[in-house]
Amino acid sequence: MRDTDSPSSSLPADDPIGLQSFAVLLRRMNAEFNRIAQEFAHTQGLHLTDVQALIAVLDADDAEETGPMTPGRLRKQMNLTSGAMTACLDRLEKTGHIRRVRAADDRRVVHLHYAQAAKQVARDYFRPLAQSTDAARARFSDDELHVVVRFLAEMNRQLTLVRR
Amino acid sequence: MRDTDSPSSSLPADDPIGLQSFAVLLRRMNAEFNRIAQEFAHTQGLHLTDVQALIAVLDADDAEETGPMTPGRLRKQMNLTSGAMTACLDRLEKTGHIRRVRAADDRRVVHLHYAQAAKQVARDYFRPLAQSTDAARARFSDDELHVVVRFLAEMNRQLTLVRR
DNA sequence: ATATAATCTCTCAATGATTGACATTCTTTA
DNA sequence: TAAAGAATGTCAATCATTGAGAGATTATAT
Repeated sequence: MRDTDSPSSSLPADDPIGLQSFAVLLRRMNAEFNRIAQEFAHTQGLHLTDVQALIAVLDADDAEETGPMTPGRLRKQMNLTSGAMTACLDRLEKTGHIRRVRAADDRRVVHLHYAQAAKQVARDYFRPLAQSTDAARARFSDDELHVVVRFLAEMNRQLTLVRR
Repeated sequence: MRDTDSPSSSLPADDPIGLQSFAVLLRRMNAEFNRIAQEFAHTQGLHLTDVQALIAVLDADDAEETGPMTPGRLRKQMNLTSGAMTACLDRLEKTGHIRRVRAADDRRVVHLHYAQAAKQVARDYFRPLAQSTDAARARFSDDELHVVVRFLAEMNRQLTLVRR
């Protein structure tokens, strides 16, 4: 039935912790997140791009270090051209998810803020994720959860170093 | 400077483990993964969709339980229409990443296999991720890593339940 | 057997997001 | 004050995606 491909025996013999497991588990989780984001975008009549941009605006608004998001910063962060960025922000603004505010100190730049509508939107979007997270959390002790948080933080630190 | 939005103080006072941390950390990791995938797709002259499809084909080819991927299954998994799926597979086949093989037992279905070129492609794609994972792993004991694996597996289990 | 329904993949015109070069507005530097 | 630089926006062309349907194959019922 299955034509014999080169037998890519994916699991080496000595793999107590699951060397492969990490990549597989992380990739699968990533795919699930993307699926949920995709579905949410669809129900809201938005695109995945729009939702990702919206989240970035939200996160930047929360993180005081960076200041509010700007089209230029978002453009670089999302690897979009200026035309696409403008169109994306137009959609988000037209649907009332974000506001564009000219900066007072440098009138070239535009500050992006999430509107009230976006708050509910984000809540809805993250509800299933939050529920899943809670359900998963419930099965671990505090000490174990501390380990997981440490690991996630460390992963993120490492991943941001992979900017070529 | 920052016009005072409703002060969404994101961190409740009592948050020993980081109730928020989980969502933030997971979202950020997701964004990093997507960025790497996006960049890789760009260097290969592919689209993010194509890369995601390629990975799905690869994973299915490894996981003997399900059998090789088919356009229909991939279509559902990726929430694409048939037209988009065909176009995506056309691109992947034309660039030599996958092969389409008519199934012998049911000649309506097509089996998708990754070509040799895709192997190298996948290796390149996952190299930085693997390196990051290894670097992160190195800072944890075996017991701790077991906890993380358990958590990731549990998260995936919970997330797949969020199929509405 | 034979027709009918169901399944799987693909085609194609229409839609619409993205690209890439350029324009516009504003700031900084010489 | 002029010129260079920076941030955002405009617009025609490009190309992925949609959505309805066709074609080919298998399953079901009469």
